[in-house]
Amino acid sequence: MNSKDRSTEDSILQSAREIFTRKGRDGARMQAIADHAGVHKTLLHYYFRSKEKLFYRVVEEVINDLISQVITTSFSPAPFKTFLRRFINNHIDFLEQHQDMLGFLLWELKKDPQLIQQGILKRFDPLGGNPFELLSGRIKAAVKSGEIRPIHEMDFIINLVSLNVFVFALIPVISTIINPNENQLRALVKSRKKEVFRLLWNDIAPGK
Amino acid sequence: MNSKDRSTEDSILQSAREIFTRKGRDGARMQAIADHAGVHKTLLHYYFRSKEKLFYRVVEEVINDLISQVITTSFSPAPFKTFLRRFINNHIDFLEQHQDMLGFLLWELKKDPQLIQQGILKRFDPLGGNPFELLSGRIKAAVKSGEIRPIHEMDFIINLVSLNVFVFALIPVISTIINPNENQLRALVKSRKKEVFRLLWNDIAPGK
DNA sequence: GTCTATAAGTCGATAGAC
DNA sequence: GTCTATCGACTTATAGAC
Repeated sequence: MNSKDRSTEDSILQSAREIFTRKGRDGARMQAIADHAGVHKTLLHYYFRSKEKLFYRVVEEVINDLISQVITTSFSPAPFKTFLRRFINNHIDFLEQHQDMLGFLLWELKKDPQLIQQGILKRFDPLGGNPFELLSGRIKAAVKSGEIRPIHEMDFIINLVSLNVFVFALIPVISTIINPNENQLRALVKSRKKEVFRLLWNDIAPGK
Repeated sequence: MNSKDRSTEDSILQSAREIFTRKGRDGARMQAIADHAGVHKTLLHYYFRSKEKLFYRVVEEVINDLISQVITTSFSPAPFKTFLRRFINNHIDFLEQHQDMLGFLLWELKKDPQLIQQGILKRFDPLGGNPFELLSGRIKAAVKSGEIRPIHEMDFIINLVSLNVFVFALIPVISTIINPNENQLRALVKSRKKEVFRLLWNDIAPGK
């Protein structure tokens, strides 16, 4: 396998990722992926055999990227307050740069929940647990050390993820209602970082 | 148009709604809708002319239901604290009973933001403004009367909607990670009502 | 590895009988 | 109004030449 192969295969995969996340599993066309990659449609089958297998590869990559993002942030040894601020900033930045990923993944996982096993389960062990357990452990430790008040980890994690993520799902709706320009949208996303941190930290700060 | 027509047309529309919200615009099949309604596929074209027109009708209905829900709750003349608790309870109940609607709508609106005009804009005027403006007005009034501390309405509304809604988008993910049974899921949803209200009210209660 | 040509199947849509 | 039959377009996938 020479460098030409690798780059062709890679550009197909990258194009597949873009088309699939934009159009969805059913709306994506092999022809559109081939056109986007600038290669002949037959090469998609040559490298990935079928649309189904190519789709699974894309899902695997997308989930893996999301998890890596969570993991990387979660391992930070900083105080919980710093960790929380960093976690929120990183996630919102990441989602802003990959706006299509989120809606795509939520939709495809709702249609076929089994799909999550495509990319997620095989990656838990080398990382020392699933992302939920890692975050949960981080929170428990912060409670024990008195950095935050005692809380239910599950509630807190759902609050955190909801507040971080959902604004991106709302953007199409918000855009139609208040019709913001590019700068206003960026400002909105930026202000969300402060607001989410403020709300959550106020809730869990010790000695309240 | 006799009663038979109406019931056939209605049962097609209801089936279309179920199939479209479950499979999406691209994944839905006219044959599947016909089978679900127990009628011949040709009748779908007889009553709705094309898949596109049927899809638009479904989107219109779904958006209309969501807005009615928001409007109905928003017009409650109760104190803001009561209003907020009721709003959260109603919305979470509504979403629990229509789990497919949310993911479907977010996905289709992301693919085609123009779509929102299909069901939403024509319904603003008779209701005295769009849902955002109605909610916003309710919040401003509560600030003015001293029921809550001064807040940015936009931040609060995004927090509220995010916390209410996103747990339903997360359920497929949560289910794969912690594998809950039916009762645990219902308990999770129920506990969200209390948690969301607690978090938000603590944040906006006056005199803090 | 990459292209041409085409198979095989699916799906939306309509004409026409009743 | 409802059904039978069928058309035509589209899409995935593969066989085979180079």
